[in-house]
Amino acid sequence: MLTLNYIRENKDLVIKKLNIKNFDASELINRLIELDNNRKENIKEVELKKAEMNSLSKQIGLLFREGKQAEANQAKEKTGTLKEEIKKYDEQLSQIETEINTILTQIPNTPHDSVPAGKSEDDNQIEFTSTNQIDADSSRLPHWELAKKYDLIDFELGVKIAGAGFPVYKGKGAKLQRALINFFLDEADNAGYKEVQPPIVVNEASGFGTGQLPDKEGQMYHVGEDNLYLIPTAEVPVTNIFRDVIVNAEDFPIKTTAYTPCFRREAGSYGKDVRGLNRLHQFDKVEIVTIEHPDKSYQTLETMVKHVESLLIKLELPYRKLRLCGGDVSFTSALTFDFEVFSMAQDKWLEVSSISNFESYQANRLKLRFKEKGEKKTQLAHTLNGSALALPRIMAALLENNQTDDGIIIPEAIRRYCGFDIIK
RNA sequence: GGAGAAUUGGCAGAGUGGUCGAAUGCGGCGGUCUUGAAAACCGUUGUACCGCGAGGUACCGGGGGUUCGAAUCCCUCAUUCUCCGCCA
Repeated sequence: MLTLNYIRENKDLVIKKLNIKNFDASELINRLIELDNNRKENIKEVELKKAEMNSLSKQIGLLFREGKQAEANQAKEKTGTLKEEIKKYDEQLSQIETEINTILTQIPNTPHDSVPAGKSEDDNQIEFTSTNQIDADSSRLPHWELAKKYDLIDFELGVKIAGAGFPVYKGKGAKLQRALINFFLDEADNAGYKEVQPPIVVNEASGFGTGQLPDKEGQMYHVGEDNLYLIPTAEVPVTNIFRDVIVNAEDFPIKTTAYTPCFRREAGSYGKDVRGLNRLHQFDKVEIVTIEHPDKSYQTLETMVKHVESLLIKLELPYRKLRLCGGDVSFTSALTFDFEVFSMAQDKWLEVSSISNFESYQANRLKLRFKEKGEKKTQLAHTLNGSALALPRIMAALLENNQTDDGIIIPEAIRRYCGFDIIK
């Protein structure tokens, strides 16, 4: 979330910026400032009374030790009303603070200046389209037919075991998955990201830290018995490694990568673009996360984008890069680039990566701070993450685009990972 | 799952009702000494909030309670360790 101080000091700017996200914050912010004024007043009052109480208690202690029972008991009587007043103020204060926090979590991150206005994904800016794009070709089979033809993925079997959106990968299909995961992890490792294997369930505090809770509660699978959530992305456990941490500025950038399965309920998205691998409840993804100094985060976003782009180039897939518009950039993000690959059989662009700079929005929730060398004061760090990459749609595009009369050709870059160069 | 013990500052560890935001040691930072380094010695060393400032308030695993006063007593939850059970 944004910090209260930042909102106070930049009220008009925040409102103006949030307009780009089609969010009208003026009412919330006015209420927020009013509440904050109350809060400060309240604090002044209670703390004064608490100071009084503390010194009174100290005196009572002294009197007792000196054996002046009568005086001590007299002083005790004074504390009664003071105590009640403190209790009253404390209750008010916690009420005010609860409301402040509720409002703060309802205000999205402000978009970066370069985010174009727009209502939906149709208004995203196409920044780059690779030259190897091949036109739609209706003679090609979509991946769900190829999956059946070569026995690579069994969607019905997944329905039997778990339900729709939980496919079973088989034979070379499974091997291809494993190859892609290893390829992506090795590439991330080579780019300096430290590999971790985090839990794939998280507690409430973690869900809140990265912004999935409270707003996206319905999108996550919830294990009620133990109050845990299945992760929708490795971003959640990986970024939460740094919750309540104060790092040294010299340690930036802190680069982490992880492969995890991801679980999404995708409530409400049935019926549209859900065929085959296009939208699943469980899928695999390699994620990259960077914790960075505020002065360098946009530079770092650029290098993360370049990293993802290099993967698509190595996989020889036609792709394009989009700068998300205000209507499509997520609640917590300041600037997001998407990568899409072209599916020739489906004649459609498929989103395979999303790379975002959250600036200090997540860091504030996480209490992720850093200290400049020699400085005493802490500041909020910036967090960034990106998919590098999500597997299913990559798989779909590889199968569809590389089909030939002889079989499906495996791109050079991953042959050594899967041990075969064609699927027949 | 059962029984017992524990949870204190970056780490180790003292503190069982007042003078405790907390001894001491280690580590970190600054300095003296040294050609330089080490050693030794001296100083310093948590976070957040309120306040122009002086200063004040809160935090000893989380939450609640008792008390004029809680790191210290009580309740509750969580976590860790030991033993037993189960087990990849």
